Amino acid sequence: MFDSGMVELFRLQADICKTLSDPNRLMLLHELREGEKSVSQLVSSLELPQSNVSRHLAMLRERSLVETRREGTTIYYRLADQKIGQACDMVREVLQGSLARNQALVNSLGTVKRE
Amino acid sequence: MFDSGMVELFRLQADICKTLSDPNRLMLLHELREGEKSVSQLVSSLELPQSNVSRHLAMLRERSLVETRREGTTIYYRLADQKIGQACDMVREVLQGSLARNQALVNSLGTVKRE
DNA sequence: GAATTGTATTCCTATATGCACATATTGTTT
DNA sequence: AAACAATATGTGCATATAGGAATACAATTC
Repeated sequence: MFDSGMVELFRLQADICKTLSDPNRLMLLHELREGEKSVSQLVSSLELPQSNVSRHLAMLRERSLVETRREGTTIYYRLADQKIGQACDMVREVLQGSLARNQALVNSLGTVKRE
Repeated sequence: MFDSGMVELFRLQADICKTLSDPNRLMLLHELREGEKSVSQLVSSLELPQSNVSRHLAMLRERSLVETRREGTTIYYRLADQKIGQACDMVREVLQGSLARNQALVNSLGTVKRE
């Protein structure tokens, strides 16, 4: 049902999702939606060790989700594509739906208990 | 810069992305966009061991991305939310942009070689 | 060219993930 | 209740991932 080309596409799509599947990377992307920022700016925003931030940025770079610009010793990161923010927003909406359904479940359990 | 509530939200968002970060699960969701399907239908579409498919479906269930309906012994799965498909589409678009940028990079490298 | 600043990488460890195989559970049929 | 069909779960293994600490690299300044 899925030829090998399709499977390869899904593999790449999964790879993008995997890159988005870490809270710290999502926070980095969130910060970058406001505009380009240097590594040290991101370090102080996220309050994480610099090596940690740098590695996450490297992953985002390797997947071409962010691009860089050097100015002296400091390196500025920016989103490579507006759509990345939109994709994150869509995932947020999925999350809201998911949470709402879970909440509904919790409520119905509560109702049962009271009976 | 990020209070603990924000961090928790990003954690949950990352969790949704993680759920989407496996090619087999993406294929399952792709199939389900056409409408509800039984586990055995999905097994033959994906050509994977049944236990494997079942496990992936369980992950999708736990995150409230899919819902089920039982009819006799067979269980039908469906997307819990239209937005899930849209989120996948957005990720696809991000992927296309990413691939395009990589392709441009490859081309420019090729150009350099010929010089 | 040594010191300094900003950034990237390496090494190590703990934890998580996907898979195959076998087995368990649930519902149906006779 | 036994046999069967559809689905789910347990186990063990191989691999992947994130994190901290230390170190390396690059560009600037003195």
